[in-house]
Amino acid sequence: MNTFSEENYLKAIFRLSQMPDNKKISTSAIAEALGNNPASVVDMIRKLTDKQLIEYDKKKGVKLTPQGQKDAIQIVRKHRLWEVFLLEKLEYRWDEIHDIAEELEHIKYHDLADRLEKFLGFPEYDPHGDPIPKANGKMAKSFSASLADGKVGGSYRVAAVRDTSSEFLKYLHKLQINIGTQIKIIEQIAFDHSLIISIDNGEATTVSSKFGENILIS
Amino acid sequence: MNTFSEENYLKAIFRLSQMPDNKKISTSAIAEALGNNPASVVDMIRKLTDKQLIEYDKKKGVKLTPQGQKDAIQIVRKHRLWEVFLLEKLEYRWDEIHDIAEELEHIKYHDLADRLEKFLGFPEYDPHGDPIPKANGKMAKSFSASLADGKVGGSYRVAAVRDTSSEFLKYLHKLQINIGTQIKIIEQIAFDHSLIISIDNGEATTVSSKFGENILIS
DNA sequence: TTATAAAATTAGGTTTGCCTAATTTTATAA
DNA sequence: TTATAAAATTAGGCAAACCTAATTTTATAA
Repeated sequence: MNTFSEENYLKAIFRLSQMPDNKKISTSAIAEALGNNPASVVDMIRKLTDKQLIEYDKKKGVKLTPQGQKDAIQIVRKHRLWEVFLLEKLEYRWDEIHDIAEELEHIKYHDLADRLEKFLGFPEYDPHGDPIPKANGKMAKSFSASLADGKVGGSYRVAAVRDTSSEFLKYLHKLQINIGTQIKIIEQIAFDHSLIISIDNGEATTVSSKFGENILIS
Repeated sequence: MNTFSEENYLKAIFRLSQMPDNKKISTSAIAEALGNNPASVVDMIRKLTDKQLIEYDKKKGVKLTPQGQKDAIQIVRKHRLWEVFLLEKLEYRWDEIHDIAEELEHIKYHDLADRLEKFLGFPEYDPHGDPIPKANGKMAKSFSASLADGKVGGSYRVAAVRDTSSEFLKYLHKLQINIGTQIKIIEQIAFDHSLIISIDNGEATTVSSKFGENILIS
């Protein structure tokens, strides 16, 4: 059984491994993701290596072993299921659920995820558009194309968000963007790749390139 | 904000303070309740005293301060609400819910207990018959009379259980005793205070005095 | 190639929450 | 009252998971 902290590391490593850019997962990348000091990450890399949950190679960085991957996916599964619960049953807002789920995901009990999944009606995606892993670890592919990859003139459906911070979600709320919202790219500014978009055929709005990179489309 | 461990101490002290026997809450009683070493309890008594959550007097033992009481009740509230959730929504068995709720009770987020309470339809009692504290900290009185206090020939309704261990609950399950079950005391054995009872007018069964002390009646 | 910057690691330290063993205090019974 | 048992406390230690500061390794750019 893994500790709370080990689980957070596994989850962070898993998240980084799912990134489309496929960069090497370095000590500093993990430190950054968790808001910890790189020296602490070195400690934990040693620990998780001893537990055979990850493999570490100075050149290639960190990689989850099959068991590490399995453990990580179970945490992600619980996280996403709890998010559905919090939004649908307890009626929390989009921007509130992530932090609560960060705590709930660590609750360990035989069957808990399975029963929760059943109670929620076997949802496929969480409220941020991320696929929910099944009990056997299988999950639908994550959306990977971002609005920043879209073409000028193209119209896209918001399928998921990459950033789940409450700052970003509050901003989306302000712009009235949700999963399923249709966004048309009117223009891209050459200077800084800002996007001029129309939300659900509304009037033109300008958003940054960083914004565009965090909206995933289908 | 209190740590996981501090919360467990507060809860244990609260539970001991609710005991009908009104014994002094000693270092060793707390150690026993938590399965910790008395030396560890001494450490924590110091810490909680510094935080002004308890008062400690060698002679009188430990007592919760108003703030400590408030904090403890909020944990108990969450524990009992989650137990209702686990039983009613996730369909866990009576004897399984306590352990899961021990973890869930520590989840902290603004409003969480209130939303859960609303979602569950404002239950008054948890599945073990213990009253669920309201948001303001008020709660119905716990049942305190036990079957062991009953009279021979008397018939009583099971209102709550004192012991919530899975061993006890599994035993109750085997005897088909639930909240609401009617129990008649047929005879009390003078030697060791064992009870001969009839469950829902079924055939006579013998139970120990310890058993009788853990069934609360109304 | 070499200077510099960035990343990784080591060394040593802190806090939390436990522990054991030894000692002191308090209660109980002969 | 005094011996003994029980309870409480102190002293010292340990593991987990962090940290800072210093150092070493690796990458990057002039």
